Amino acid sequence: MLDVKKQLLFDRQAEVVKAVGHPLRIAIVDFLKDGEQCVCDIAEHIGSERSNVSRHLSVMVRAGVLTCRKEGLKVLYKLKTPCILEFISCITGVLRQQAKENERLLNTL
Amino acid sequence: MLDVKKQLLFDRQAEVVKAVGHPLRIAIVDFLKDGEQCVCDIAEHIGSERSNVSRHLSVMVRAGVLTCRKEGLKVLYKLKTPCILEFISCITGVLRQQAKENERLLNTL
DNA sequence: GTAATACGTGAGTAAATGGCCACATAGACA
DNA sequence: TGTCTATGTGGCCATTTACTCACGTATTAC
Repeated sequence: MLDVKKQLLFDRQAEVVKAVGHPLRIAIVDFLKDGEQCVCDIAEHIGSERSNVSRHLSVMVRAGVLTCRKEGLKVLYKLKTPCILEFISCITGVLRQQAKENERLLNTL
Repeated sequence: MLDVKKQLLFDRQAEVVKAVGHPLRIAIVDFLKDGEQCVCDIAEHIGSERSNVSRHLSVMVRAGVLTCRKEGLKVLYKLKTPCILEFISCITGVLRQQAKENERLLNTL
């Protein structure tokens, strides 16, 4: 059985993972890879309501994936650690492998 | 605005991420890092219902995170790609950074 | 002071998720 | 044959999540 310490760790890890596990949030992370952006520009780029984007952003800030700073009227968000980008490319690796398998499967038909 | 191709990619990526974004599922991935295991042993190690574990496993298989094979009565699950382990250590990096910040914050009190 | 802009948040709702129970299936074995 | 074990799945319910709308706040400009 899992000990309590490990369970807490898994809980915290899951929080971070969940914070990235949404199409819009991945799109945001992808958009932020080149530098910080304000909410309005993110919302426009993503093509979603500002209020909605704001919520997604606060989820990721709470999880420690993003940070933000105020500058005049705007609030600028950026990736807290480049690690998240590796994270995403890990996922792309999984998808690539799936694609390869599907291709192999098709070739046997 | 995002083009359709990118949106589809983000959708698929989010599916994979979501498949790992749960404390029990991270615990399962962690348990499987040393090799394949059957459902009953996973359930016992995790401390959860077999039916529940079975569902979590199928989610991860569908997402391409795990594979399984039958052997007699048992079904053995294993990690499909070691990439997922890097993925988890990325997350641990995020948590480590958070911990560091909290410590720094405490020191200013 | 007012107006305009950027942002966050409460309320309400619809959908997804997770967990538990009961049952069905499949293989091993006597 | 019947029984036991390991697994998967349908049904149901409680909780969480995501989205939209409306409103409140904060900062800038006039």
